[in-house]
Amino acid sequence: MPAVKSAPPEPAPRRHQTRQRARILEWLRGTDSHPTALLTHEALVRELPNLSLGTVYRNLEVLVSEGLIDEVPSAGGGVRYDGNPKPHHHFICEGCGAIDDLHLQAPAELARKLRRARGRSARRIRIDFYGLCETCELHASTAETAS
Amino acid sequence: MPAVKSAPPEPAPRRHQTRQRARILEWLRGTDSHPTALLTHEALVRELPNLSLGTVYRNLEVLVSEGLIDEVPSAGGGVRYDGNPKPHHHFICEGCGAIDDLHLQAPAELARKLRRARGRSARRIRIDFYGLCETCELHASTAETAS
DNA sequence: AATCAAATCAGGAATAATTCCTGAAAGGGG
DNA sequence: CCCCTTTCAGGAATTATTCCTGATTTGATT
Repeated sequence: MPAVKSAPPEPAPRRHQTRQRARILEWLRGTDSHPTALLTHEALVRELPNLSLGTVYRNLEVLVSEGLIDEVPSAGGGVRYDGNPKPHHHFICEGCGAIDDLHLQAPAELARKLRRARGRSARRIRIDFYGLCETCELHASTAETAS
Repeated sequence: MPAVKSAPPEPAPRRHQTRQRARILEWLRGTDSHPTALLTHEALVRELPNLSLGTVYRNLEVLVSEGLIDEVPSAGGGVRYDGNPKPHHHFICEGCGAIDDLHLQAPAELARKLRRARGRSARRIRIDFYGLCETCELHASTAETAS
């Protein structure tokens, strides 16, 4: 039997690995949209026919608390989820609401400015760029000339 | 875009000035919290006893579309409102959820980075700093030493 | 493999947040 | 003042999210 296993260095709360949770995480990682809980459920209910919406909500919450996914507050108030927990930023189209990942780094200048203004340091900086995506910009200009 | 400004494209849709809308705007400007629609209603229903929640929602929406106030997507999904429509940024406490205004300017570098990464320009940049406010930082450290 | 306790599940009811609808009342121009 | 439009209150309807319950699954242990 196992020899001396003095101290399990894992204070991580023992969680069961379940099919539902695993698939939710996997699917989130495989999409680059930023779905709501409802969209996540709709996408998975086909292969897990009795996946319940409550289960989706509960597991998204668990995954967020484990730092495996990210919660992104979105315009209009709904919560969306992001399968990529590494810090990154977003371009949000004001026309169609699409959210695009932007893998750029926040300038160190920002942290300095915060410290100067408030004497606080930030554990995380989130930058949202608002504008029109290519498609919506085209629509807007054609609508303009049409009026 | 035509150079001749033949017709005023947006004659600023004539809006009635109503007591309810005026008070909602005035109250929002006078507070530095970032209240939800519900909180706004609760604060004003005392002096306007038959102000309805629906009216608050409708007027907040109107004020946002007029650019007089700002909609702030907040963690947890609720929409909050900000009486200061001038671009500014926020420090959000991860402990208590408080939202503090930060009147600092986004570095021009950010717009350049966006253009380089996506070829898009942003009509607006929103920066959220996440961390612990002074109070919550104290609580956290005392809790830590107590364990 | 059989057993057991804890975690998780599905499903639905309950709650919260927001929008929509209706008829009544108030603003504003003439 | 009169007419037309906008806004109003109130409540019903819709949507988003959380909570509850008893059944099922998981991982560990025999």
